[in-house]
Amino acid sequence: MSGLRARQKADRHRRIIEAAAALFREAGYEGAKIEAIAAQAEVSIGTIYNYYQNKGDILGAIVSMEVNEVLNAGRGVVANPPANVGDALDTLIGIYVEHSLHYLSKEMWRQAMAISTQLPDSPFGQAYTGLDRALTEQIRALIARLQALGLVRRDIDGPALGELVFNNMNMMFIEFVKRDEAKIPELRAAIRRQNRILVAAIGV
Amino acid sequence: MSGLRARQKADRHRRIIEAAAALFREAGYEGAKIEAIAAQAEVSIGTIYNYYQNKGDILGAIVSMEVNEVLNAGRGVVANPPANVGDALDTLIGIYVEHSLHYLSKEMWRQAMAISTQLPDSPFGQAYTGLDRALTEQIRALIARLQALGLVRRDIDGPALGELVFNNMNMMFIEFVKRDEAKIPELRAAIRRQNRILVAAIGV
DNA sequence: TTCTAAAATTGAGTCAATTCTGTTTTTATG
DNA sequence: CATAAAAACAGAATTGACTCAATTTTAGAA
Repeated sequence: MSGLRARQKADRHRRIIEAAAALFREAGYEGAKIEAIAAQAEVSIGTIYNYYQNKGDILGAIVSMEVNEVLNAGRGVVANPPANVGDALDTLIGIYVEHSLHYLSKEMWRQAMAISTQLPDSPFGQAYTGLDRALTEQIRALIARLQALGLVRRDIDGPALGELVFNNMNMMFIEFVKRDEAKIPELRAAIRRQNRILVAAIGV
Repeated sequence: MSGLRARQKADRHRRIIEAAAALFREAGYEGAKIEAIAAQAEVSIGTIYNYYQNKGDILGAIVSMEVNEVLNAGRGVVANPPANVGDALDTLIGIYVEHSLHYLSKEMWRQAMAISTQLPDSPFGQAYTGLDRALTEQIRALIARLQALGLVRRDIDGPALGELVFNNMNMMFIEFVKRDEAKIPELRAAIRRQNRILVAAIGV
């Protein structure tokens, strides 16, 4: 009762994702034809659509893995933040940003973001919203931690601040992936400059 | 020498936009087939593609009109802002948000935003980035005005603050259009709550 | 008015995502 | 170990955005 069907299913999922990831990387999202992904994964076109509702969902599965890694890496910072509000935010955001292009190219990010706003109710659209929320929650957790440590004023509206910080960072990241020539250090510097206003306001 | 060719051109542009706007409204963006737009505008498919590079650019032309109206409406607030930082921001943002669904449905906004991140170098992608920048500049202008009026501390980094306010608002707006059931008053209240943190920090 | 080059229009054809329907494989049951 | 129902698979057919070569229209010179 080991479930032959379940095993085959997991295997096919993996093969499809691996084939798609390789082809997205080589040929870009648009350039990676479903037919080619199917061939490389050794399944038929129909099977791909049995596993994923549409091409975007395949990319979605890859993006989710990436963001979950980022969330994991962020936990360390929340547990043990630098003893300075500006550095704490910068460190967490640094992890997000630096990790972001590990597996995903800017083009893949653009596609993923586009799909998530175009089809917010598709499986990936909902997953993406969930990931954004998780990132927001992590920033909120960091702020709560800093408040507990006495580094941020207790009367600050932590949840709203967390959302503000996330929204600004996310928008900056969107603009960043839209411009191929934009560089990570400049992105980080720009976000730091914006956060400086907040840091000055909320520090004890 | 009134330019027959130029007149016909303008007329066809108008007919295409009107047909598209009507069909987008009736059938949604995806539901509005190019063939149907062409038929309603009484031109051929090829002609549409002579005027616009792709379907997204047609939507882009409509979005641009809408945002330009919003920018115009915003000028009054910048010229004559309420004598209170929180109200000033809220009034300007209120204009943006309240106008936003006049001509464009949430679905159209979703498509427009998706296209602008998917194809940042297409005519519409670049135009959309320009519109975002114009909105950012208007918020910056308001902040500069408030600084000149002595309502905002002079030592505040105005440009960075303007970008922060815009980015947060824009991200909130994106989430707003992604959820059909989200309501404008709640959106405005959430943004006000976030801005309250800033207002407290920057007021004289 | 007539003619020619440039500009614009046309719609049949191409391409790739997605759907659909018949077939095969797996599972569970007697 | 048959066997029927359920699940998964395959790939041909459909669909709709976009292209392109042929045709038509316009501008303006002779």
